[in-house]
Amino acid sequence: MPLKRPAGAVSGETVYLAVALDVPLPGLFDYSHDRPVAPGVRVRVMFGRRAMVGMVWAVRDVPGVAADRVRPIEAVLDDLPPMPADWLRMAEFAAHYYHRPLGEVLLPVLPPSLRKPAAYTGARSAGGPVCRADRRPGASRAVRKRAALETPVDGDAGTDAAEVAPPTGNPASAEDGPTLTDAQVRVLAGLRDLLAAGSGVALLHGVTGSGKTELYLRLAQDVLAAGRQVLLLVPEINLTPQLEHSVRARLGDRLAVIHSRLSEGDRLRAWLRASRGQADILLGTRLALFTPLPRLGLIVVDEEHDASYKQQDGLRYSARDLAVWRGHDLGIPVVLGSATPSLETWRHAQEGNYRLLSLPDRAQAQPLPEIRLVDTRRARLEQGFTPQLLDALDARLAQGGQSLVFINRRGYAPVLRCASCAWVSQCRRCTAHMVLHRMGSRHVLQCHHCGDAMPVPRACPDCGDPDIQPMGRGTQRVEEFLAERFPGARILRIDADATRLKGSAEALFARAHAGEADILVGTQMVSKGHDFARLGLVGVLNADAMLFSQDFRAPERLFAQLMQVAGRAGRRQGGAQVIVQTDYPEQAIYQALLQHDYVRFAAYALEERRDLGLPPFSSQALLTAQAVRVRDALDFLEAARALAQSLPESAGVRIHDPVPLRIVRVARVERAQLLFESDGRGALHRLLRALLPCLDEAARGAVQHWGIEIDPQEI
DNA sequence: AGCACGCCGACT
DNA sequence: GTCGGCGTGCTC
Repeated sequence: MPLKRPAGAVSGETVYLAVALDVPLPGLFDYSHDRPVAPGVRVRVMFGRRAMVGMVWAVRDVPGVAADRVRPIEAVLDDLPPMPADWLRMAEFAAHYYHRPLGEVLLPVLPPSLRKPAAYTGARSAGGPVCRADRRPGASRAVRKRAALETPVDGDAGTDAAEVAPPTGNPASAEDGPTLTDAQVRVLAGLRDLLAAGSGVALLHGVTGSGKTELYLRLAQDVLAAGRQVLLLVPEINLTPQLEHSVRARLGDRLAVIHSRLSEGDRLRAWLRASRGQADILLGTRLALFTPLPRLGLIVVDEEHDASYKQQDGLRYSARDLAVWRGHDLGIPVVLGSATPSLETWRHAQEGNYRLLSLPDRAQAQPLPEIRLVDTRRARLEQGFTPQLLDALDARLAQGGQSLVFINRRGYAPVLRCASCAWVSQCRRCTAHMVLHRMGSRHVLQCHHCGDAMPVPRACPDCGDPDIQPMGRGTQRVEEFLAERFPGARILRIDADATRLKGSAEALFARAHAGEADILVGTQMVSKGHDFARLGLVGVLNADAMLFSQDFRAPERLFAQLMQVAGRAGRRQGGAQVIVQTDYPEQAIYQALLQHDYVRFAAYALEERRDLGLPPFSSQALLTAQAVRVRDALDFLEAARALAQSLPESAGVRIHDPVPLRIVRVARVERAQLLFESDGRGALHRLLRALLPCLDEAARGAVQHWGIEIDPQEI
């Protein structure tokens, strides 16, 4: 559709627009146009044979390539004002820091309807909606229903004048909410100092139940009262219903929520309300960080240690690290909250780069649960349960309390094995076992890595022996055993399988909260965010599985996970108990857990990291390669290593040996990696800057794919 | 990453 | 005789 140019616009002079496109090619692409277009404006261009949405990055007088290769812009998408300068700066930083082309940052972080060529309505210049999804309330039943709950979208949304709507009405008074404890009052004063100072990072360290959320809300009220916006990041979406409810109740309706499971239309509407300044609070997962917020005054990153802040595909960014960058860039405060901060963050606090604010106790004076380590080497186990844990479950049942059995392994049994030969349920496409799952009354084998599934063989495929046995146990087998062992008890399993259907997670959690279960069986998804009123006992099975992982971060993750799951117990009443079954009770990590002592754990873990020169005492980058045969991936990495060592920039960078991944083959693709490490950030990035452009050449041939991951979280 | 073009096997 | 396999090459 041809665009009407505003009357009086200068035209006729050919200019060249450097456009960022979401393609894995370095650099920008020049297109011609008859007048300059501001950076941050979306355009539709032909790229090869396809139409794409790109974003103007710069205007040039002369094209960077031969003039006969330059094509004209198809259309300037004028449905939105240019992306703001601070947003462009953050994207530029992310592209540079993570060594990816600009277009791979600028476009994927937009709501999907803003990056599809077909979604542009072309109607804004006539005062119409942005895209098809940007309709007024009343346009659809869903929107009408929502309109009853939310502030309606401003009728003038299409005009620039309304882009940065000032706040209307008064946010709830800062005196609302429960009375604060002395510790909360002290910490709130510290947070307000930070706010008054204008910028800086605070680490809010407080155990589960110590009232961090209440302090976020108080601080947000201050920021809102000053006419600024608040960005509140949370790790995962099953946390947000509860938090969304309390934020809405305390801070009012000018709230927008953004996460990846929203429909396209809802996500666009939330994004538009936040970026137009019509929402004062944006609550969301990592991708919400990339929402333009014209009056942003505070960023809060809740559970800052959580691994889901790191994107694991595409641009592998850390939303927590970028949040700190954005806060610094804007000169606004950032609050990181956690009961078990990442060691990176903890070190910043120790060094005084971040202000450390601690809430040592639970807010409502319940004591922390008593933690017991039960030595499984000396116990007679019944289906993986020690007598001590079974007795404790019995006792809780007798009192009418709720218990949680935590086992971080879903399915019925992790592997099936033949009793008379060496056959095991190996996946055809991966170097991993297929996991036995119960589906209703039947069982199936399922690969957790590639998703392949097959029926359970009636007899061993190799030797024909019908005696094939499930080995080990997952949540389903535990659930089955508990149902036999405690016939009167109501048992509820909560894991990724039980919550697969949309909305079923909410339903299951609602039943657990309503006390409709005596024993919950769950994976880590129950350990986050939920506050079960009657939960008095937590039993942890199979914690040791994480203890001896190759990954140097495994102890940190295990400790955080155990602290988190232990924190589920006794949030509303005392006398709670946690039983951790382990073969290694003497391990330092368990000893620190006994005391609920994060500080001790962190001191010990940091000392070890310092001795070994590991993060946060060094910076890392991981070069990954995929090929049909792992040999080819390793050869490529070896070539990359030789190339790197030949560069002068390799000075001060430790380059490890290329190694196959622990699970070398997934879906018939074999993977290997090469670790780069240096004491300072600068040297590492300088080497990568010189090395990466040469690697496409080295990868020609058998390597299917290669990539670089900065600050890898799993090695 | 797409999406072409480009040369060799089993099908209407 | 073509439909189609995915090898390699290009995209401002």
